[in-house]
Amino acid sequence: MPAATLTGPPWAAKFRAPKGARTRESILHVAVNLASLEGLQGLTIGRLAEELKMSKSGLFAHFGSKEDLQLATVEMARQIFVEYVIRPALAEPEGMPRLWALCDRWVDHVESRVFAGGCFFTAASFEFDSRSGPVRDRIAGAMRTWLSVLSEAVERAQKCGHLKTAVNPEQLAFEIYSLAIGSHWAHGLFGDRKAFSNGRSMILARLRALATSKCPPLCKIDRPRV
Amino acid sequence: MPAATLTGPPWAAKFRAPKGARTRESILHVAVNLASLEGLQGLTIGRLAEELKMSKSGLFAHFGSKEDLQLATVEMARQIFVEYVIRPALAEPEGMPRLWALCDRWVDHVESRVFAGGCFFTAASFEFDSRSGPVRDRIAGAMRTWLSVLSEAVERAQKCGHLKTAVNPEQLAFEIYSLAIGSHWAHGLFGDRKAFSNGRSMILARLRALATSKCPPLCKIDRPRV
DNA sequence: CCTACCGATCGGTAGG
DNA sequence: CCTACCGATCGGTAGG
Repeated sequence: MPAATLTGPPWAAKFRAPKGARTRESILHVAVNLASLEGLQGLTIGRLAEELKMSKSGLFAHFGSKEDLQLATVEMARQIFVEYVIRPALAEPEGMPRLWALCDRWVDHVESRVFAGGCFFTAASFEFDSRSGPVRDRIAGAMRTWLSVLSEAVERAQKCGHLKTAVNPEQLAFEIYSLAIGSHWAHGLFGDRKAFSNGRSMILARLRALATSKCPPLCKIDRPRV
Repeated sequence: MPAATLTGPPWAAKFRAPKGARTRESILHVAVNLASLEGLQGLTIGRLAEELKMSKSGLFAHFGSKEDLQLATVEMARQIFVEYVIRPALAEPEGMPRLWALCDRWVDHVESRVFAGGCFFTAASFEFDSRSGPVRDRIAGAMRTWLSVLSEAVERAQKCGHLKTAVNPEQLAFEIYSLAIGSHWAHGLFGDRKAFSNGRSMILARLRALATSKCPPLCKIDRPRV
C-alpha cells in the first residue's frame, strides 16, 4: 500500500503542515483559550496536557521551556487578533468607516468570545505590567502596534475630511481604546450584558461629536448578532 | 515589675490592638502589595512567609485557607482605597470640586504607588473576571461601590448646577473611570511617564465640555508632585 | 508562633 | 510522542 493512501495524495502535501507543526498549532489554540481564562502564569503544562489528553512531556517536547510556551501562546493570540479584528476592518473603505470597523470588531471579538476569557491582551497586559522579560515585551509590542493601527485610522479619517483635524490622533485612539477596555471590564466583572452595546454607543458618540458634515452616516449600533 | 511597664500603661490598651491582630494586619499590608504585583493567585503563602521572615504555618495560622487570605487581602485593599482615594475626595465641597477630586485621587493612588503594582482592584478585576466564588464577588462589590460613589458625585454636581443635566450620571462615571483605567494600562505596559498627566487632561477635558458657566474653575492639572 | 510533616502539582530531564 | 523520574514548591495539617 503506497504511502499516499495514508497521508493523502502527494500534490496535497503543500497544503498540510508537517505533523509536528499541526500538533503544535492545536496545542497553542487550546493554550490561548486557557491563558485567556486563567492567565499566562496560570497556564500550566500539566493543565494544558490534561486538556489535550497528552502526556506532559509529550506536550513539552514542542517547547523548550514554559517561557517559550508563553511566547508562542502570545504569538498565536496576536495572529488570531490580527485575523479577527484588524484584517477585516482594514478591508473597509478608508476614513470613518474603517475607524469605526476597528472599534466595532474589537468589541465584537470580546462579545463573540474569540478568546474564551475575553480579550487575551487586556488580561495579559494587566498580568504582566509589573514584570519584565520577553513575554511582557511581546505583549507590549502587540499593543503598541494595535494603538498605532487605531491612530493611523484616525489620521486617515482626518485626511478624508471625515474627522475634525483639531483632534490629536494618538489621543483619540487612546480615548477610544479606553472605552473599549472599560466595556470589557464592566462585562467581565459585573456580567453586564449591555456593556458591549453601551461601549459601542459611547465610542460612536465620541466619534460623532468629532465628525464633519462630510462624514458618511454611522448607524451600525446594536446591529443584530448572528 | 508590674505588667504595665512591659505592655504600656493600662489606659493605652484601647489604642493597641491585641498582638495577634497587629501581626495579622502587618501580614495583610505585605499581602496587598505582593498581590498587586503578582496577582491574587500568585500571592502564595510561602512567598508571603519568606517576605515576612515567618514560617509558613505560623503565618497560615492567622487564616483558615488560602481563600480566606485572599478575602482578607481584598478587604485590606478596600480599606486602603477608601482611606486614600474616597475619604479625602468626599471632604472636598460638593459638586465639580468633589467629582474632580475623586478622579484626581484615583490617578494619584496609582502614580504614588499606594499599591506597589498599581491599582489593586483593576488588576484583580481582570484576574478574576472569568472565575466565580467569594473572592470575585468581593472584588466586584468593591468596584460596584466605587462606580456608585463616582456617579453619585456626578449627580450632585448636576444638582449644584456645575454639570449639564443632559448627561447620564452612571454613563459619565463609567467614561471617566475608563479613561482612568486606560492611563493605568498605558503606564503599566509602556512605562509611559506622561500617562497620568495625559489621563488627568482627558478626564478634565471631558468634564469641562459638560460643565456649566456656574462651575468653579478646574485648573489643578499637572500640579507639582510633592 | 514553631518544627516536621503530608499528598499534589509545578517546570523540567533521561531515555526510548 | 511515551513512561518514569527529579527537586522544588504548592496549600494544608499534626502536635506542641
